[in-house]
Amino acid sequence: MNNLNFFERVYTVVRKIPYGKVTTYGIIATYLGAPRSARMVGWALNNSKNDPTVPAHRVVNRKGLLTGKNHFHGTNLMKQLLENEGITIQENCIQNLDAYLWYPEKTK
DNA sequence: CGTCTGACCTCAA
DNA sequence: CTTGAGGCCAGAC
Repeated sequence: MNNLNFFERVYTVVRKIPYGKVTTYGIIATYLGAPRSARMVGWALNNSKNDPTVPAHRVVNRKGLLTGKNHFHGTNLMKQLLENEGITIQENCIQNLDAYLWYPEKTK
């Protein structure tokens, strides 16, 4: 199960995010077994630029704030994508995040 | 080689 | 409840 690197594990989880759903770094980090290493998840997504298959726009921080928006394209594309999926966003903040929150499947 | 920063989170006072 | 500090890994200077 831990044959894959932390980065690959993050990619796998993020790729499994269904349409119209979002997740947070803490959830992913905790799921991977590193609740305090949420930072590394951000680094992984930073590397995810090499992997367009990873919907990083569906990954936000604990507050639902589009922290990575600045790193995406430098524009409101991230917000547009999320809104396109039916997610309500205001001032780069996901509204009703609890309703859109998605947790990874525990494939043991 | 040493230091700081970085898509953050969680615990403690 | 609010504010502060710690922690994790890796890359850049």
